[in-house]
Amino acid sequence: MNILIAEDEKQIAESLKKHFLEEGHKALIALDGEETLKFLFELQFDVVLLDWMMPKLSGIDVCKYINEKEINIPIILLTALTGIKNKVEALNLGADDYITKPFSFEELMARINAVVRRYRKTTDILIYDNLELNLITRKVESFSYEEIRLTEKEFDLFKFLILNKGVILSKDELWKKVWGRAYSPQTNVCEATIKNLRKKLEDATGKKFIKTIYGEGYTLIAD
Amino acid sequence: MNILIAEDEKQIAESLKKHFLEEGHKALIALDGEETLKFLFELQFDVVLLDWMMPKLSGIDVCKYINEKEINIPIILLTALTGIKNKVEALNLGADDYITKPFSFEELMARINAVVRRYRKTTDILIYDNLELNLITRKVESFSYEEIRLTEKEFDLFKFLILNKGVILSKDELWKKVWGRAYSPQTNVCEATIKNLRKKLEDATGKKFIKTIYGEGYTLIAD
DNA sequence: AACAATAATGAAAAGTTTTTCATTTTTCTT
DNA sequence: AAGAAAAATGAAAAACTTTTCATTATTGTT
Repeated sequence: MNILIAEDEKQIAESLKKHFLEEGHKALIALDGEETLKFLFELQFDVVLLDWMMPKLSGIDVCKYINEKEINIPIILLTALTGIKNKVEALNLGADDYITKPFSFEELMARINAVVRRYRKTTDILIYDNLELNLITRKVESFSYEEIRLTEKEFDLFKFLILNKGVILSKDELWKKVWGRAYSPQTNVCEATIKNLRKKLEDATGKKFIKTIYGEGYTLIAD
Repeated sequence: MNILIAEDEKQIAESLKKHFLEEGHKALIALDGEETLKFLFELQFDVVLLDWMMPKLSGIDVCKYINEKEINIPIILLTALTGIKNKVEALNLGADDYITKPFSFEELMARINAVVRRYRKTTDILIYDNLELNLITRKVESFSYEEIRLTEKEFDLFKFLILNKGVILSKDELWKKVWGRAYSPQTNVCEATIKNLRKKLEDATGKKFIKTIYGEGYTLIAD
């Protein structure tokens, strides 16, 4: 996971970063609101941790800005303040979650996971192995950020396979779902598309995901 | 808003329901986990408030079940327990938010709003005039259920126009968003695509939605 | 091991979409 | 009202996707 830490207290920021790195994530520190926006525009993150109090632009300002500009990223507000009035305000401003300082790293990590998982779920991102299918843009990225260019039919096919990973799908079913009409066995398109999809996936990942079950159909190996 | 209150303590449940009704929402009470699932299957809600401790099936069980069965509804867990271990567990189970008893109605309402807003924001249907764009299947239907067949570029263009309806968009911006590369004014594709989109939309609806602002760009009339 | 059925493949054909081009039409300025 | 700039258009060219076809490879059965 790629985490942006927007926090002006260097000590806290560095400590968080260290923890994240230890857990195998990437993390970048922004020391004020303006820097935060700059990074958000230029780079890609899975989540941003926003300190409530920051120089130049406050966390709240950044939060507003992110929502107005439709930057697509889940936000967790870090706040030293307590009391309902501010919690209410935070959620209403469009933050996805907030956490009150001091907090344990364990709780923060759980919230990050929850928020990211929910975000992916509701922003229509399907994850399979280290591939990410964006169901809206219909683009496929590997976690190393290379894009895999799938055609429409390949995308639909892959999506259906992922939604049913581990399940054997007959050509009949694939046909119905991907091509949307009754299957006529005199055609070969399904096999041909499988072939092309296989090639692209293997070229990109080096792995063989799609198994043939002789006489029955195909299945995507469950990861 | 239509709220399902899954809470076995009648007093709390009734009090919440009263508050919701006062604020102009609808609310239904489920007194145990099984009833909750039954209601979720049969009726439509915007959010479910799940008590952690409930007879028959606990809130956690219901939560798991909702996620496994891919029922599409945001969940707020109500919990009397405190301490990190349980918060962590709750979020990891796929709840969208949780709140610790006792809580103020104001905070609960704020959380409901936040959670529901997010869910709707990421919904996959765009409505414009009497047209419905499904961002997943990328099909456009008019409310009279005729499909309008748009090509990829036309769809992307229309979507972007809708997301910015009423706003004048320069060719530069359209180009960047729809074609995803730097604009070179020696091309004409943008105008050509606008033309084709206009034709399809007018054929289907009889209306002219896209206005030209001479020297500036295009705009979709705000409905 | 031989066969029949099923699946995989490369390459070509058919079908669509995207882009370009030349020309016409519209809009703004003077 | 005339001229220049901007936009619209139809049709053709280019690019890409989808499908078919003929052939080869693989699998399961006898």
